[in-house]
Amino acid sequence: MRGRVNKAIEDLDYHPNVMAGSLRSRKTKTIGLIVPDNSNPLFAAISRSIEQVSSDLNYTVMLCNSSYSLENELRYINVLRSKSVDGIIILPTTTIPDHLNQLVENMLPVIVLHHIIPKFKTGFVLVDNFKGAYDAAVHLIDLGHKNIGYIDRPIVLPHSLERLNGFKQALKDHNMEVDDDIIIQSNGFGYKDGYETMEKLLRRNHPLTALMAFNDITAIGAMETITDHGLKVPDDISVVGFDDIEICSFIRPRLTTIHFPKYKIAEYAVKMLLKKINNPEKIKDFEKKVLPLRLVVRDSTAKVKE
Amino acid sequence: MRGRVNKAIEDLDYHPNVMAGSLRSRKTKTIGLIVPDNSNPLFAAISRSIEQVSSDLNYTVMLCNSSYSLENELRYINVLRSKSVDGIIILPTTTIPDHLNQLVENMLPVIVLHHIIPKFKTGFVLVDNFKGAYDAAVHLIDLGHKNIGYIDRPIVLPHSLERLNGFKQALKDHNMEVDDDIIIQSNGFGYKDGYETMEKLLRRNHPLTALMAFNDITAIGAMETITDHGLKVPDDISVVGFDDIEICSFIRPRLTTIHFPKYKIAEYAVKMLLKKINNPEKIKDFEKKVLPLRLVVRDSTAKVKE
DNA sequence: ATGAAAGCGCTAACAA
DNA sequence: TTGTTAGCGCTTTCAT
Repeated sequence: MRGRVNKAIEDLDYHPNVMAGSLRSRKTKTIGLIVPDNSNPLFAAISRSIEQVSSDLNYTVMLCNSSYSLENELRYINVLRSKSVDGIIILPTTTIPDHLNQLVENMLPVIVLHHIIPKFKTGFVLVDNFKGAYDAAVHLIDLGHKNIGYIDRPIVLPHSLERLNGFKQALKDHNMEVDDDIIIQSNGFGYKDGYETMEKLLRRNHPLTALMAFNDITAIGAMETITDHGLKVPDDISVVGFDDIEICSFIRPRLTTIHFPKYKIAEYAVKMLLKKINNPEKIKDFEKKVLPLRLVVRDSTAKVKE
Repeated sequence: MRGRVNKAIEDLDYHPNVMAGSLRSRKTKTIGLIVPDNSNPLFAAISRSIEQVSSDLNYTVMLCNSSYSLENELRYINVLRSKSVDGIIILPTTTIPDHLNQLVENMLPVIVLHHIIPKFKTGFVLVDNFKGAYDAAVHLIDLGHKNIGYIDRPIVLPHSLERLNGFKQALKDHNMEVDDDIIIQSNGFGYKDGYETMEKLLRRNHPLTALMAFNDITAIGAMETITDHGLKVPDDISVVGFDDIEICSFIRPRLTTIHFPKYKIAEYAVKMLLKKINNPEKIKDFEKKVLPLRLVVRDSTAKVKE
């Protein structure tokens, strides 16, 4: 019998209409992914991994770029909901939890990736930003640096604040003063913004011997500024980035940075989401996975000049 | 009346189930996008643009990474078809046209992006690879280079062959000999592969003064090899890439390359696809758009040393 | 213009 | 195990 049906399927080149089934079963085997900007190398790597893991588990991914705008984020959430995705993984642009909590209330599983949203109630997968930045700062301190600049995220959010706090705590733990005047916010998220922000920082004329940035893109931009000012990395100024995007090992000097586990975070996020999708009673359960980070020392950091 | 309905929509927080509508109307307002690897900066930028343009026109994008495998490509095509996407945009991994033509025969619109598939019958959007490479080579020739190496794509496909041919033609047009021994294929698609391939090329001991690569990633990898061999770019060896990925302006020396119009190609692709979606009688029409490329001279190329 | 009815192609629930 | 039936929530079509 089974055999005869299979034969008929073959003969008629029958392809089931998944949508019709989904309408009935209320499962689409599709998840929504909202990132700020897929052309950012970190997010590109994360998107790729999420798609990979999802596909291995028989899910398809709808990709959305919020362009760092809450308005777009809300629009996309509505689109994804109306297209009946089984769940959403989001790297949000604000700390506003309401619309996300509302989705969860409506029994649509949501996992927040990478970001920290204080009042969001269910699934988080993120990295230990504090510890990562702490380790990076200690690395610089161990190299003898006493004047370490810091370029922060344009719009401060908890995850970048954690990084900044890790940096500050490392200084404090080593009896160093935190000089707020060599902490500066970037103008934006591109390489160019890192470049321009570093110019601004250099104009403040601090005796900087090292720099940390909230991500690699900014650090790389800043490194070019340093070079353009006739200074050398790491001889005059050491630089540490954050995230370990692929290019870090292929620029010179190779960038010392904090390795961010892109595939692993994707894996945890998708699996946490699927757990909620497959166990609706767990949709509202609080769950939080924090992945460790690891300092990767390359060539952009060196002992401070005497 | 209209007003009363709208009020009820508000009051009941009514959200239409798009899927149910799609089942009936046979339109999902969703398109499939298949790229080899979304973490490649060129593809990441293209994906981002395609999503942007699609979203502006009220379409959602399902993202798939074929990982340069035909098998995956076929699997994804089936998934997309079973999920009833309205059309597919694909950067294929082979020149096999059959499965794509079959989709078109089954009235599913397909646009082939960036690649050239000789026997594919309907929509193409690509760039003028021949002219781009030709211009790049002429730039080097004008700078006095007579020994120009070339790193080709790992698996040669028509679009990379066009680039190679443009390079060769430029040499011929300037009465220079094409030495096949300084043309080499990369081992893979990453920075690292460019690095390793350049090492292999240098070991051949040609008096290279310039290098072209089939893309920026490879060129950047090769540039690091040159540096690691104690040589300088562009003083000892000039380097030209292809695609103008964002990082090109933020490495030192800034990479001279051929600018690839990522947003524009996405725009043409999505609009060509939508034209077919909205005019089913045009699904099988042949259409081909070739976008011009433009040389961007930066700091990785200089006059040959005397 | 408005209303009624059919049906898209499945899955789930129930019956035999 | 196998067969039957209802209905998911819309759009389309046809009647009013």
